Amino acid sequence: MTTSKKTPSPEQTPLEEAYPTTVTGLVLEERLGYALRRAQLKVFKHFDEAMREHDIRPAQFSSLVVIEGYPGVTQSNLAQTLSIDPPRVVSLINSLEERGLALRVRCKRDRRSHGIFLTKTGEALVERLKGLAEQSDLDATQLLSEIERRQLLTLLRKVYASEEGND
Amino acid sequence: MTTSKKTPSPEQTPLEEAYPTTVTGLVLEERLGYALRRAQLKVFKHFDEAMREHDIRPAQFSSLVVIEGYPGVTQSNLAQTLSIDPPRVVSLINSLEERGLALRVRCKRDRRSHGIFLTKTGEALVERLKGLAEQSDLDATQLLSEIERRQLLTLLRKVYASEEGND
DNA sequence: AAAAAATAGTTACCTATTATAACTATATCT
DNA sequence: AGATATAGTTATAATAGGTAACTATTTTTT
Repeated sequence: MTTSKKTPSPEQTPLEEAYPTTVTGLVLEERLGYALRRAQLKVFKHFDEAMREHDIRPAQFSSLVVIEGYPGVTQSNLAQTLSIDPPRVVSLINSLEERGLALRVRCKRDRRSHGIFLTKTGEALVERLKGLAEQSDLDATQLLSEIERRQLLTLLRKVYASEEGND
Repeated sequence: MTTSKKTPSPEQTPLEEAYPTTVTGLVLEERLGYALRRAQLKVFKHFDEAMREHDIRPAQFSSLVVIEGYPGVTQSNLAQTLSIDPPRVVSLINSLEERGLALRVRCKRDRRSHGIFLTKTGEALVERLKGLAEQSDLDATQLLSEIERRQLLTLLRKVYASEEGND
């Protein structure tokens, strides 16, 4: 507080002996956010690989699955459910519609909103994709026992369950 | 296979009764990648909030912590350790250097590489940030007991431990 | 020792993701 | 009817992240 302005610690040893090329995270490994990000990176990489053949992105997959479970779901429903904002839903559904996987049906009762439905092609594809996704999860978590995998899932859900600050 | 070309399922009920504004993910909730993403979103949101005052991004925090643990670490070390690519490290260290938190010291033995060190300001800040990050993790996982939090961390590490495909 | 190959860091560029603001059309409220 | 709210859309911008090509150095090969 009293001495220097930028305090550049000039007496540092300029790297006499080098560290091994990969060092461990130390304190970092204790950080939940870091662990989550790393784990997600890995799981998503496997997912991408599994979906590459069908050129499906994670958000597209999620949308397809929700639409399958709730035929006629509206775009605002989707936005809420997936915690993404409306403009994102637009381009998402556009991409699905262009590929003939889903379609918008203007709602009779409230002509502002669109119900979204899967086409037959979409239905067939999502069935296939769910299998691939399942397998991709298993691949990505080889080191986990079935019990651990379930534990992990339960804990993760518990983390994001309370979306208090999800404004 | 025999009838239509795009199969737009025209006989669908155009959303007679609407779904509640937020529907549950169903199958989606069973997907590890989805749960990971949602949990990460929440944890990162808390982190952002905690760091806002200091205007520190997750990657900057991670870098600071690693540099603190390994003074004189090189940029390639960092890239390896954090699984990010070299150009990203450049801008990361630039931002830290511009703010007087870290500095590059050209290595005497191999003048191609830079050892990275924290300034006194950087050291002071990272100490403060670690406390904030710790608290932010706790806030983000209120619903978890201390045991569950440790379990979660262990499981996550186990997931990303084997970075076979991290080419 | 000179030439070739490899390495650390940098720069320039390009793409995908995600957020923000403003607009339209319908619907609801008073 | 007029004001207000809502569903969806468009346009736009900020950002993360990733690739390719370049410079400076070091190491390897001959």
